[in-house]
Amino acid sequence: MSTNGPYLAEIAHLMGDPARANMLHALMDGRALTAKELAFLAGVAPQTASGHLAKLMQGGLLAVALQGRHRYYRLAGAEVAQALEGLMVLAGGDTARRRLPSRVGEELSRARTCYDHFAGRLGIGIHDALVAGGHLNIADGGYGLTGSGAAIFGELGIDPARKTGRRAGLRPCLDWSERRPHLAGSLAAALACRCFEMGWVLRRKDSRAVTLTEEGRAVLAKALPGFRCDAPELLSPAVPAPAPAFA
Amino acid sequence: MSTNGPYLAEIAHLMGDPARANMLHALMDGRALTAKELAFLAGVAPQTASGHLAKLMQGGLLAVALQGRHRYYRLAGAEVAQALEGLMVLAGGDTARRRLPSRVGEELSRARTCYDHFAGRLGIGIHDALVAGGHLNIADGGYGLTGSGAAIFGELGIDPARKTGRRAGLRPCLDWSERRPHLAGSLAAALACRCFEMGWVLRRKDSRAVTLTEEGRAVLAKALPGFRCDAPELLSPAVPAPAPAFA
DNA sequence: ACAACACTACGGTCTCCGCCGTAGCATCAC
DNA sequence: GTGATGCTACGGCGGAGACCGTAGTGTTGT
Repeated sequence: MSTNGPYLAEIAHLMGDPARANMLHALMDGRALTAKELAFLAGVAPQTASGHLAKLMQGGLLAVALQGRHRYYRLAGAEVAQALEGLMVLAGGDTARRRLPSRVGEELSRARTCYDHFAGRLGIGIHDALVAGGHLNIADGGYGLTGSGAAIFGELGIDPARKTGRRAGLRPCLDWSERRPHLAGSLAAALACRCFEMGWVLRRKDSRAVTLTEEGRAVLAKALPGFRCDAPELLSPAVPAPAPAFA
Repeated sequence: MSTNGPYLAEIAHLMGDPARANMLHALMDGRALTAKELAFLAGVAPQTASGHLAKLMQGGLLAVALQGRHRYYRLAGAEVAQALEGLMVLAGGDTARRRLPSRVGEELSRARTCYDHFAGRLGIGIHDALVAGGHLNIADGGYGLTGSGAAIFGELGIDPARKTGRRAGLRPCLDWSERRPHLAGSLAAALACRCFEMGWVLRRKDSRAVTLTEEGRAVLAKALPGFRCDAPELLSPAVPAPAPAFA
């Protein structure tokens, strides 16, 4: 018997209830939601959701921010999101085998957020372009930026030296839909944040799926020479033109 | 509602039972065990274990090899091991916070197998030495070997060009005990296999913990200049020759 | 102060499922 | 053949826990 066989079961048990899994899944985009919203998304009454949230808190999977009469729940950290992604690699494999790709599935595979950074073919495209251009090297505990890589981040308006806390600036994260790595870490989060801020990428309502705008394509193509911005699999059918707003 | 919220819960539910979690945990060293052995390790009767194993099979987490009247169960693939490691990062964090380091925990943190490759401080030491020496670069979907890196693997008796299947030759894998990456992938598996074959590393009975022998230290120190083979945290109290003991 | 709202605490019901008993099927030893 | 062994199938027991109704606490707004 080893140290944490039982603990493994505890954590997995917390994630193994459909209602709780729906809640965690809904929080994987890194946003914080209220107990009522999570109850609705999980399809249970608020009382039931309250109990689930208390259990998830005690298990260390969630963090809460009190704000007036609302309680905003969010994932406790990137490790939680990464553990969930690891499970989704398995769950997604099953899905691919026995399900036809649905429309929402296709949108998620194209571009989505993964906790606080980009995933899907968008995230992989960025990763691959940086790799192909020689802008990344291997640093202590993750990826590092070469001089040219730092220049690219600077051009996009991100300070490449900024690292929040002990977290690695850049590291690979296995993508559950494509089974290839995309970029995670504080710099990847900063890139995503910047893209939302500048309107290069738009959030989708009620989904982790996101949309790359025309402007975003232009900016990324300019900054990242190898980025295959014209690849049809990155073009959204919904927001092609100069963006007619869309909440 | 997205594609695989429910599937996530199915997989997590399978891992969330103590008996099943113990079984999966016991299989994380990549070996195949019989139903009876797994029943003993999980602490349940063979009939109960049989039911659990059937469920894990149906969930795609296990594979089985029939051999005479024995059925050898093993993890279905490296993705399963990686998902379990992801959960152990969370479970291990809790352990570290509320438990004193036990003797078996210390042994596992020092050196162990993770499915088919080395983890713990041994695995991290190998990773860091290769990184520091500039023997790794970033390749499509994982790490690649530079010329000097390929020479090192060749010197150790491993064909660096060999890649089994579509699996990446080398990729980072987050270590649950140290929270830093070690090397996974088919080349990392080949390295571990070679080390066992040549007696550079010894398997521990009834545990994923392993021991670096004196000869292994010498070989790795010669092949990997930056490898901190003298670091006290890698010396085992059991096998070292001069050995001032420690524990 | 009063009502509306977000959330939590407690209690009862009911379903699920982990557990092992016995029994049955295959393989190995002799 | 006979018996022993490894494993699985089925059935009944029992406990854990998911669910919601009711009730209570704290906050916001008028």
